[in-house]
Amino acid sequence: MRGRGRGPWWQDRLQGTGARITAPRELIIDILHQTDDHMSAADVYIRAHELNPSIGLTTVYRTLDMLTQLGIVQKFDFGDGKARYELVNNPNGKKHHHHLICLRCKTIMDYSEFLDEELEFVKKTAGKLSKKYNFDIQDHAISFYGLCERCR
Amino acid sequence: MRGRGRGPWWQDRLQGTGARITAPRELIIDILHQTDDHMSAADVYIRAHELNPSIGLTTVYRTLDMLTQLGIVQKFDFGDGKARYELVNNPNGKKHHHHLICLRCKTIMDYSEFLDEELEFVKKTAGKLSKKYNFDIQDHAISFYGLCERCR
DNA sequence: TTGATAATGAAAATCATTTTCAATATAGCC
DNA sequence: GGCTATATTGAAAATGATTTTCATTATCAA
Repeated sequence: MRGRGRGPWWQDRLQGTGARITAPRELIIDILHQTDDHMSAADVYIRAHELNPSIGLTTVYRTLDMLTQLGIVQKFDFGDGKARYELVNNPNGKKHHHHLICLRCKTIMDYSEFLDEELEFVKKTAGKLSKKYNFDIQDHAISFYGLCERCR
Repeated sequence: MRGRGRGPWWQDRLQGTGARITAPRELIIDILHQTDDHMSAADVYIRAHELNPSIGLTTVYRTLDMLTQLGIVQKFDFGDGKARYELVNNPNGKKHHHHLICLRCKTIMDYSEFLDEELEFVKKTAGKLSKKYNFDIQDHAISFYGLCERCR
């Protein structure tokens, strides 16, 4: 462990902002840690509620929001009307990846292969865009849409 | 003009599916044609209503949906809770482009430069993904997130 | 012109997300 | 370990986008 070394890696991040370590927050981060899914707030709530029925949906939304602000979680919109959340790249988290989205069954798959080509392309393009539009580029997302194995 | 040559390019596309050409549909397509904005359904409704107050919001949603199904319009989700619509690449429409999204003011900018590098990268990556995941890739989206000129 | 039926608009219903607010829990301090 | 200021919580209500329902209207092939 790093930082103040008092608890899991993310606790230092929270405390650094004056935020408190609470049971709901621990639970929600745990849940995100234990899945590879692209969970909606409702998904997280259902799982959280199984483990601790006193947790409210409001808290789930608030926590996911806070974690997103802190950069611990990334929020995605795949076009089905609900936001999805994933732990961001970090010592214990998932690595950089993008998505394959099935237009028919709406399944979302991660892929993290071929990132070398991507890096090259992104670096080149981001640099040019940044210069041309005076835009401070901090992140990017690449999604491929089509039909998955079962739907094609 | 092409096809049955009776009216604007898109009318053939509609009629091909048995759909009827109606005043609201003409108006909504016109509105999308006349803007470079990334309009939400409400935006389209407001403009449509100015031009023809008898049009209802429901019809706007239904029409945008239908046009999306037909591939005449593309629907985007930039994460601010409302979907946005754009005419797709076509003889009279905009050309292939991607987006720069400001994390602070939520402004969305199009860019269509540097597509040669993109094409190369996308073709290579889509090919590999398609093979590896047995996924029939039909489209892709690339977005860069950061701070725009005014917000940085 | 007409008739079958696709399309429309208003209102109600749904669904995700946010706000409000009184009750509760945390962390720094003694 | 107890105490207190205040961050956090959960329930319920509010909001905002989108969808559904249904009776009325408009399109277009015959």
